[in-house]
Amino acid sequence: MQRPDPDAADLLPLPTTTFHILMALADDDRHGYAIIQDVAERTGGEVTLSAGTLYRSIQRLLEQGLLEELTQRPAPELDDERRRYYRITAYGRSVAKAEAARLASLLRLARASGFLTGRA
Amino acid sequence: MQRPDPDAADLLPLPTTTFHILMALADDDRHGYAIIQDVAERTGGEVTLSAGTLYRSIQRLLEQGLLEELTQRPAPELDDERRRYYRITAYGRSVAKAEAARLASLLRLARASGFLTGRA
DNA sequence: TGAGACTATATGCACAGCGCACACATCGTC
DNA sequence: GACGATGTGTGCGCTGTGCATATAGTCTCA
Repeated sequence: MQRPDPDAADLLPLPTTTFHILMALADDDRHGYAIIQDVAERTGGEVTLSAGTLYRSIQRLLEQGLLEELTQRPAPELDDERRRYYRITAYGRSVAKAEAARLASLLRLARASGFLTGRA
Repeated sequence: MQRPDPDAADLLPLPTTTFHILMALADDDRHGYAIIQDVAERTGGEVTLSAGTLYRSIQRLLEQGLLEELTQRPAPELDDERRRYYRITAYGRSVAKAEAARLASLLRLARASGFLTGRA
Protein backbone atom coordinates (compact mmCIF):
# COMPACT_ATOMS: atom_id res chain seq x y z
CA MET A 1 0.00 0.00 0.00
CA GLN A 2 1.22 3.49 -0.80
CA ARG A 3 -0.09 5.37 2.23
CA PRO A 4 -0.37 3.99 5.71
CA ASP A 5 -3.89 3.05 6.77
CA PRO A 6 -5.52 5.75 8.88
CA ASP A 7 -6.64 4.96 12.40
CA ALA A 8 -9.61 2.60 12.28
CA ALA A 9 -11.56 4.92 14.60
CA ASP A 10 -11.49 7.66 11.95
CA LEU A 11 -13.85 5.64 9.76
CA LEU A 12 -16.48 5.20 12.46
CA PRO A 13 -19.39 5.07 12.52
CA LEU A 14 -19.43 2.65 9.60
CA PRO A 15 -22.49 2.73 7.33
CA THR A 16 -24.66 -0.26 8.22
CA THR A 17 -24.33 -1.50 4.66
CA THR A 18 -20.56 -1.49 4.89
CA PHE A 19 -20.60 -3.44 8.11
CA HIS A 20 -22.85 -6.08 6.55
CA ILE A 21 -20.47 -6.41 3.61
CA LEU A 22 -17.52 -6.93 5.95
CA MET A 23 -19.44 -9.58 7.90
CA ALA A 24 -20.31 -11.38 4.68
CA LEU A 25 -16.60 -11.57 3.87
CA ALA A 26 -15.44 -12.45 7.38
CA ASP A 27 -15.17 -16.17 6.73
CA ASP A 28 -15.12 -16.55 2.95
CA ASP A 29 -14.09 -14.66 -0.15
CA ARG A 30 -17.11 -13.78 -2.24
CA HIS A 31 -18.12 -11.90 -5.36
CA GLY A 32 -20.54 -8.98 -5.24
CA TYR A 33 -23.76 -10.72 -6.02
CA ALA A 34 -22.97 -13.48 -3.54
CA ILE A 35 -22.54 -10.80 -0.85
CA ILE A 36 -26.08 -9.57 -1.47
CA GLN A 37 -27.40 -13.10 -1.09
CA ASP A 38 -25.31 -13.85 1.99
CA VAL A 39 -26.46 -10.70 3.78
CA ALA A 40 -30.10 -11.45 2.96
CA GLU A 41 -29.66 -14.99 4.22
CA ARG A 42 -27.98 -14.24 7.50
CA THR A 43 -30.44 -11.45 8.32
CA GLY A 44 -33.44 -13.61 7.49
CA GLY A 45 -34.36 -11.35 4.59
CA GLU A 46 -34.40 -8.24 6.78
CA VAL A 47 -31.48 -6.60 4.97
CA THR A 48 -31.46 -6.67 1.19
CA LEU A 49 -28.67 -4.57 -0.29
CA SER A 50 -29.58 -2.83 -3.51
CA ALA A 51 -27.16 -3.38 -6.36
CA GLY A 52 -26.29 0.30 -6.67
CA THR A 53 -25.38 0.55 -3.02
CA LEU A 54 -23.38 -2.64 -3.03
CA TYR A 55 -21.12 -2.03 -6.00
CA ARG A 56 -20.38 1.54 -5.06
CA SER A 57 -19.68 0.50 -1.48
CA ILE A 58 -17.23 -2.09 -2.76
CA GLN A 59 -15.43 0.52 -4.87
CA ARG A 60 -15.07 2.71 -1.80
CA LEU A 61 -13.89 -0.16 0.39
CA LEU A 62 -11.24 -1.08 -2.17
CA GLU A 63 -9.99 2.50 -2.26
CA GLN A 64 -9.92 2.68 1.53
CA GLY A 65 -8.05 -0.60 1.76
CA LEU A 66 -10.67 -2.56 3.68
CA LEU A 67 -11.09 -5.00 0.81
CA GLU A 68 -8.88 -6.35 -1.93
CA GLU A 69 -9.86 -7.93 -5.22
CA LEU A 70 -8.57 -11.40 -5.93
CA THR A 71 -6.66 -12.09 -9.10
CA GLN A 72 -6.95 -15.83 -8.68
CA ARG A 73 -9.91 -17.40 -10.39
CA PRO A 74 -11.74 -20.50 -9.17
CA ALA A 75 -11.53 -23.72 -11.17
CA PRO A 76 -12.96 -23.08 -14.65
CA GLU A 77 -15.88 -25.44 -14.18
CA LEU A 78 -16.94 -23.47 -11.07
CA ASP A 79 -16.20 -20.05 -12.46
CA ASP A 80 -18.36 -17.36 -13.99
CA GLU A 81 -16.09 -14.91 -15.76
CA ARG A 82 -18.38 -12.00 -15.00
CA ARG A 83 -17.67 -12.34 -11.29
CA ARG A 84 -15.19 -10.27 -9.35
CA TYR A 85 -14.06 -11.78 -6.06
CA TYR A 86 -13.21 -9.84 -2.90
CA ARG A 87 -11.41 -10.54 0.35
CA ILE A 88 -11.37 -8.58 3.60
CA THR A 89 -7.92 -7.19 4.49
CA ALA A 90 -6.30 -7.22 7.93
CA TYR A 91 -7.05 -3.51 8.10
CA GLY A 92 -10.67 -4.13 7.14
CA ARG A 93 -10.92 -6.65 9.94
CA SER A 94 -9.58 -4.20 12.48
CA VAL A 95 -12.03 -1.54 11.32
CA ALA A 96 -14.88 -4.05 11.60
CA LYS A 97 -13.79 -4.88 15.15
CA ALA A 98 -13.71 -1.19 16.05
CA GLU A 99 -17.22 -0.80 14.67
CA ALA A 100 -18.44 -3.85 16.61
CA ALA A 101 -17.01 -2.31 19.78
CA ARG A 102 -18.78 0.95 19.02
CA LEU A 103 -22.06 -0.89 18.54
CA ALA A 104 -21.57 -2.69 21.84
CA SER A 105 -21.10 0.66 23.62
CA LEU A 106 -24.12 2.10 21.89
CA LEU A 107 -26.18 -0.87 22.98
CA ARG A 108 -25.07 -0.41 26.58
CA LEU A 109 -26.30 3.18 26.41
CA ALA A 110 -29.56 2.03 24.84
CA ARG A 111 -30.05 -0.44 27.67
CA ALA A 112 -29.41 2.30 30.23
CA SER A 113 -32.02 4.43 28.49
CA GLY A 114 -34.64 1.71 28.72
CA PHE A 115 -34.82 1.16 24.98
CA LEU A 116 -33.88 -2.49 25.19
CA THR A 117 -37.05 -4.29 26.18
CA GLY A 118 -36.05 -7.95 26.29
CA ARG A 119 -32.87 -9.46 27.69
CA ALA A 120 -30.34 -9.18 24.84
CA MET B 1 -51.61 14.14 14.59
CA GLN B 2 -52.95 14.44 11.06
CA ARG B 3 -51.55 11.27 9.52
CA PRO B 4 -51.00 7.99 11.35
CA ASP B 5 -47.40 7.28 12.22
CA PRO B 6 -45.76 4.88 9.77
CA ASP B 7 -44.44 1.55 10.99
CA ALA B 8 -41.39 2.12 13.17
CA ALA B 9 -39.42 -0.39 11.10
CA ASP B 10 -39.72 1.85 8.03
CA LEU B 11 -37.39 4.40 9.63
CA LEU B 12 -34.61 1.90 10.30
CA PRO B 13 -31.72 1.98 10.34
CA LEU B 14 -31.73 5.21 12.34
CA PRO B 15 -28.80 7.60 11.81
CA THR B 16 -26.46 7.22 14.79
CA THR B 17 -26.92 10.90 15.55
CA THR B 18 -30.69 10.50 15.75
CA PHE B 19 -30.39 7.57 18.10
CA HIS B 20 -28.12 9.57 20.41
CA ILE B 21 -30.65 12.42 20.45
CA LEU B 22 -33.44 10.04 21.41
CA MET B 23 -31.32 8.56 24.20
CA ALA B 24 -30.55 12.02 25.52
CA LEU B 25 -34.29 12.67 25.76
CA ALA B 26 -35.24 9.25 27.14
CA ASP B 27 -35.41 10.37 30.76
CA ASP B 28 -35.61 14.18 30.64
CA ASP B 29 -36.88 16.94 28.42
CA ARG B 30 -34.01 19.04 27.13
CA HIS B 31 -33.22 21.92 24.84
CA GLY B 32 -30.90 21.56 21.85
CA TYR B 33 -27.66 22.72 23.34
CA ALA B 34 -28.22 20.56 26.43
CA ILE B 35 -28.62 17.54 24.14
CA ILE B 36 -25.16 18.16 22.68
CA GLN B 37 -23.70 18.29 26.16
CA ASP B 38 -25.59 15.25 27.39
CA VAL B 39 -24.49 13.11 24.45
CA ALA B 40 -20.88 14.18 24.93
CA GLU B 41 -21.11 13.38 28.62
CA ARG B 42 -22.65 9.94 28.36
CA THR B 43 -20.27 8.88 25.59
CA GLY B 44 -17.23 10.12 27.49
CA GLY B 45 -16.55 12.73 24.82
CA GLU B 46 -16.51 10.15 22.02
CA VAL B 47 -19.58 11.59 20.31
CA THR B 48 -19.79 15.35 19.89
CA LEU B 49 -22.73 16.44 17.77
CA SER B 50 -22.05 19.44 15.57
CA ALA B 51 -24.59 22.23 15.88
CA GLY B 52 -25.60 22.02 12.23
CA THR B 53 -26.33 18.32 12.47
CA LEU B 54 -28.22 18.66 15.73
CA TYR B 55 -30.66 21.43 14.83
CA ARG B 56 -31.47 19.99 11.45
CA SER B 57 -31.94 16.54 12.97
CA ILE B 58 -34.36 18.02 15.49
CA GLN B 59 -36.34 19.67 12.69
CA ARG B 60 -36.63 16.34 10.93
CA LEU B 61 -37.60 14.49 14.10
CA LEU B 62 -40.34 17.01 14.81
CA GLU B 63 -41.72 16.57 11.29
CA GLN B 64 -41.61 12.79 11.62
CA GLY B 65 -43.34 12.93 14.97
CA LEU B 66 -40.55 11.39 17.05
CA LEU B 67 -40.20 14.57 19.10
CA GLU B 68 -42.49 17.36 20.18
CA GLU B 69 -41.62 20.86 21.27
CA LEU B 70 -42.81 21.96 24.69
CA THR B 71 -44.89 25.09 24.99
CA GLN B 72 -44.48 25.21 28.74
CA ARG B 73 -41.55 27.26 29.97
CA PRO B 74 -39.59 26.52 33.11
CA ALA B 75 -39.82 28.92 36.08
CA PRO B 76 -38.59 32.34 34.92
CA GLU B 77 -35.59 32.33 37.24
CA LEU B 78 -34.39 29.07 35.64
CA ASP B 79 -35.31 29.96 32.10
CA ASP B 80 -33.29 31.24 29.16
CA GLU B 81 -35.70 32.53 26.57
CA ARG B 82 -33.46 31.51 23.69
CA ARG B 83 -33.96 27.85 24.54
CA ARG B 84 -36.41 25.52 22.85
CA TYR B 85 -37.33 22.40 24.81
CA TYR B 86 -38.08 18.99 23.32
CA ARG B 87 -39.69 15.78 24.51
CA ILE B 88 -39.65 12.31 22.99
CA THR B 89 -43.10 11.09 21.88
CA ALA B 90 -44.55 7.62 22.44
CA TYR B 91 -43.93 6.99 18.76
CA GLY B 92 -40.33 8.18 19.10
CA ARG B 93 -39.85 5.77 21.96
CA SER B 94 -41.18 2.87 19.91
CA VAL B 95 -38.86 3.76 17.03
CA ALA B 96 -35.91 3.93 19.43
CA LYS B 97 -36.80 0.49 20.77
CA ALA B 98 -36.98 -0.89 17.24
CA GLU B 99 -33.55 0.57 16.53
CA ALA B 100 -32.14 -0.90 19.74
CA ALA B 101 -33.48 -4.30 18.72
CA ARG B 102 -31.87 -3.92 15.30
CA LEU B 103 -28.54 -3.06 16.91
CA ALA B 104 -28.81 -6.11 19.16
CA SER B 105 -29.34 -8.34 16.10
CA LEU B 106 -26.45 -6.71 14.32
CA LEU B 107 -24.23 -7.31 17.31
CA ARG B 108 -25.21 -10.98 17.38
CA LEU B 109 -24.12 -11.24 13.75
CA ALA B 110 -20.89 -9.40 14.53
CA ARG B 111 -20.18 -11.85 17.32
CA ALA B 112 -20.82 -14.79 14.99
CA SER B 113 -18.37 -13.25 12.52
CA GLY B 114 -15.64 -13.01 15.12
CA PHE B 115 -15.63 -9.22 15.15
CA LEU B 116 -16.41 -8.96 18.83
CA THR B 117 -13.16 -9.58 20.62
CA GLY B 118 -14.08 -9.29 24.30
CA ARG B 119 -17.15 -10.63 26.06
CA ALA B 120 -19.61 -7.74 25.55
C1' DT C 1 -38.08 -20.92 -29.90
C1' DG C 2 -39.07 -17.58 -27.33
C1' DA C 3 -40.59 -15.25 -23.01
C1' DG C 4 -39.35 -14.40 -18.54
C1' DA C 5 -36.54 -14.96 -14.41
C1' DC C 6 -32.11 -15.14 -12.45
C1' DT C 7 -27.18 -14.07 -12.29
C1' DA C 8 -23.70 -10.42 -12.51
C1' DT C 9 -21.70 -5.83 -12.71
C1' DA C 10 -22.09 -0.97 -13.46
C1' DT C 11 -23.80 3.95 -13.94
C1' DG C 12 -27.28 8.18 -13.81
C1' DC C 13 -30.10 10.68 -10.91
C1' DA C 14 -32.17 12.59 -6.97
C1' DC C 15 -32.36 12.88 -2.14
C1' DA C 16 -31.02 12.44 2.89
C1' DG C 17 -27.76 13.24 6.37
C1' DC C 18 -23.48 15.03 7.78
C1' DG C 19 -19.48 18.34 9.19
C1' DC C 20 -17.54 22.79 8.81
C1' DA C 21 -17.96 27.48 8.64
C1' DC C 22 -20.45 31.26 9.56
C1' DA C 23 -24.09 34.41 11.45
C1' DC C 24 -26.38 36.42 15.20
C1' DA C 25 -27.95 37.17 19.81
C1' DT C 26 -27.72 36.59 24.93
C1' DC C 27 -25.55 35.35 29.20
C1' DG C 28 -22.01 35.41 32.90
C1' DT C 29 -17.75 36.97 34.59
C1' DC C 30 -13.74 39.59 35.24
C1' DG D 1 -17.04 46.64 28.06
C1' DA D 2 -14.52 42.76 26.50
C1' DC D 3 -14.59 37.97 26.08
C1' DG D 4 -15.92 33.20 26.34
C1' DA D 5 -19.74 30.22 26.86
C1' DT D 6 -24.52 29.52 25.74
C1' DG D 7 -28.08 29.07 22.32
C1' DT D 8 -30.27 28.56 17.70
C1' DG D 9 -29.95 28.74 13.00
C1' DT D 10 -28.37 28.64 7.68
C1' DG D 11 -25.10 27.95 3.40
C1' DC D 12 -22.27 24.87 1.12
C1' DG D 13 -20.27 20.81 -0.33
C1' DC D 14 -19.44 15.94 0.35
C1' DT D 15 -20.74 11.06 1.18
C1' DG D 16 -23.87 7.32 1.05
C1' DT D 17 -28.35 5.63 -0.33
C1' DG D 18 -32.31 3.62 -3.26
C1' DC D 19 -34.46 3.32 -7.64
C1' DA D 20 -34.20 2.94 -12.37
C1' DT D 21 -31.74 1.65 -16.19
C1' DA D 22 -28.08 -0.60 -19.19
C1' DT D 23 -25.76 -4.68 -20.64
C1' DA D 24 -25.19 -9.48 -21.08
C1' DG D 25 -25.01 -14.49 -20.27
C1' DT D 26 -27.71 -18.53 -18.27
C1' DC D 27 -31.58 -21.28 -17.12
C1' DT D 28 -36.36 -22.92 -17.18
C1' DC D 29 -40.55 -23.99 -18.88
C1' DA D 30 -44.33 -23.72 -21.99
